[in-house]
Amino acid sequence: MPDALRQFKADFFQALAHPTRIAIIEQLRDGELSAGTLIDRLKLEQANASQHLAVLRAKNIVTGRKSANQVFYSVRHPLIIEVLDVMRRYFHAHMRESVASLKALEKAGSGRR
Amino acid sequence: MPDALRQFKADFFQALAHPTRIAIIEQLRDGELSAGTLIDRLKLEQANASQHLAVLRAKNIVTGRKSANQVFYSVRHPLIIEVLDVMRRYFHAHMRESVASLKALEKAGSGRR
DNA sequence: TTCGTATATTCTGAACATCGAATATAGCAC
DNA sequence: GTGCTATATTCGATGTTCAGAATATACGAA
Repeated sequence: MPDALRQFKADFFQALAHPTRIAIIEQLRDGELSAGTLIDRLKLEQANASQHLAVLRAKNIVTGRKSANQVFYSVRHPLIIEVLDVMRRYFHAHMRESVASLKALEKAGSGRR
Repeated sequence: MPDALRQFKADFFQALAHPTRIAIIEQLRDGELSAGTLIDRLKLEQANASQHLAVLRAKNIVTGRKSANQVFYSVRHPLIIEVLDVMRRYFHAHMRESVASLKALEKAGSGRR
């Protein structure tokens, strides 16, 4: 794989590598929302929200549509939502694994005493 | 969504947010490889490779199987490969978009002169 | 035990990310 | 124009990530 492609992917992951930005994208899953609505729903500082939105904009993950003095944000491509969906499945699989190994530990512990 | 889940996702993305770590995972797509093989194929510094592998291990993205004095790494869950596959599709879609907007610019430019 | 190979860890300095506070800009109403 | 609301940007402090150098550990062979 060319290095540029790896860098592109890394940049994309970097842009998603923050709980607030993930929360923003999941809020936008069902359609556009104004910056103000995002701030209210996620209980963010105004400046902080704007910074995170700037990161998402810079990586073309999100676009802003200006209307009067509001800006309505939306996710630019459905595949971004799909990435998060796969992540959700991965999280569940990961949880199942963790629970399974905890149970195995319990069993080993009770057998040993 | 609970905050723990968002943090989990963010941590996962953070772990993938480096070109070298993406390269490592793509090398492991078809099965396990020793640390040394990864170092050779990706032309990495030994210490640097080990640090990146440590990051991937810490997030349970990769496991190491020790055999004699080598360590064979493999991706812990197929869904991780799937995330990268969706990313690849996203990348292609993104490229198409960029090419399209470049063409639009050219057209506008030639029309204007 | 000592040697050699494979891998991991620790340290240091540079680069980058994050936050909140303050400030700036843009658009509408008056 | 002034004032108000929504959003963006800049600044400074603090923390995190990175690469490479040096060092440490684990293992098998002799």
